[in-house]
Amino acid sequence: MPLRLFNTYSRTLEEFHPLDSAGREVKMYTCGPTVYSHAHIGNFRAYLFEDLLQRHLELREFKVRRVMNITDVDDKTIQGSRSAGIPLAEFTSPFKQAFFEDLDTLRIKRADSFPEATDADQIAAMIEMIKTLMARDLAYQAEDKSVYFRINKFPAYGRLAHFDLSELRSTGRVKSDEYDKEHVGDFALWKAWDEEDGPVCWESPWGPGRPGWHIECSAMATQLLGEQLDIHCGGVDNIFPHHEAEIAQTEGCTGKKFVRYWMHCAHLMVDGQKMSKSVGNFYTLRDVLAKGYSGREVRYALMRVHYRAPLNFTWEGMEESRQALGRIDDWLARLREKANGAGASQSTKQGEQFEEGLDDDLNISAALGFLFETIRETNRALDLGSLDAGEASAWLQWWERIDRVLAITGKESALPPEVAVLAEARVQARLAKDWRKSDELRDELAARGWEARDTKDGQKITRRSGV
RNA sequence: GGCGGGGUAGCCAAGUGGUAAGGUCGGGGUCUGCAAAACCUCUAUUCGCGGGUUCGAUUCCCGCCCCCGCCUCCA
Repeated sequence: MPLRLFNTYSRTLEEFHPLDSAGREVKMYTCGPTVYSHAHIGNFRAYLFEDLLQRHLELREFKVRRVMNITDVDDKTIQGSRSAGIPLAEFTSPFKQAFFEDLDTLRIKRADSFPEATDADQIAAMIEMIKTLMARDLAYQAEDKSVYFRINKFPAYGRLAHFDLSELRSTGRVKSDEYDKEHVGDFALWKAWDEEDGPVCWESPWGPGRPGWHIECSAMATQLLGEQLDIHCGGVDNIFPHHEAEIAQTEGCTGKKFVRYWMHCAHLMVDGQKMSKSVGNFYTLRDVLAKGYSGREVRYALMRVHYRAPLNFTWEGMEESRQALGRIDDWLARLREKANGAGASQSTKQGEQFEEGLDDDLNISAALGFLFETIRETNRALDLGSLDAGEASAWLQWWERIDRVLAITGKESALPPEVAVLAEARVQARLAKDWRKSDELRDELAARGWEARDTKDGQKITRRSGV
């Protein structure tokens, strides 16, 4: 079964074939965070979707080269540094660091590079692109000294979003500078310096200022990945104007098709509304961790719903995820015990349905459905004693393969000494048939996050709801 | 108004022109000193509403309703 992905540009499912079919290299660009505060879990939903995509492509033996930008200069970062009374770089630095920590917590693979908007090389690349656009009459400098893209000169503008330019109307959410522009839809390539920018500015052929947000991605993508990308991702809210602008700028410079597959992820919702900083209805990863959930639990919770469907974030959903992961943990523990180091006795071809689910535009629900069916069936066989060590080993091998995509295996943590003491005391209490003491010790263990189970092979101690 | 996404059991969520995966919660059972885990079992005569096509539609077509998003901050 071929790998099929939904392309926003065509609004259809398309078979995926990278430009470099022989080398199997996939060039992937993903819009990253603006580091003016901590990213919220809605942002991470998008990054998790991209991680799932990258990991699945890699499972299918593609070599992914991925770039994610870090926007460290814009209105909000400047405003933040001003109100904090510190230089821009000093203001954004802790948020950059926190972002990378959060990626690790969520087990999101690092991109090959994370270019920053304020890199001198990147600024230079942006200025070069703007020069080209000016030379081609696709851009102009307005009376306010800023440079704008002239969308009327780019007929394809609006094609990605399926917008009719004459229908564009201002929502009034952004400071209106319409009087300086030829068309309301013209967007800034270079923002002329003004007082509010303080010391933040770069020299350019059009005077001091800073780059517009959209040009940043065009410059970084083409510089680091080339003029044509295989996949470009982001949240649906990036479709317009951001990605539309990227197409216009990049293709305006190169004359080549910029992106072959556009992929967008639906929003994370809270109480039926889009999670967003401006509404204030957001949770950062740290907020969720503070409630006692682990990174992999958040990972699972945000990943288990198809990326194109809106996902409502609830604590109930977090609890469901915790339970589901516990089920997987226990299953793996049983398999490991059964396999006991034996070699795999059968091919893992039996598990192909999982990967085929993902081939279908990352249908994670179908894939997980198959996983849980497999868990039930193998558990039943273990109960009946009809699953041998070699088979258990084969299923473990299968798990290792699919977990390259899921990345949700729990870490096996060693028993802390005081827990081991309690556990041993409980074993003794049970030998003495002192049920009362045994139950007390079970409660004590539970209070420390460890669960005691009595099986026919004796007491088992398991970490509950952990990392 | 334009352009999209979604509406399937308490909650989350797959799916197919032929009669509804899976997760979670809850009830019952096996096991257990009691539990836990695991397994078994029950929980949508029904897939937003109304038409149409069809032997048959949740799935195709038409119309409508509701929710969410985008229409120059936004993942």
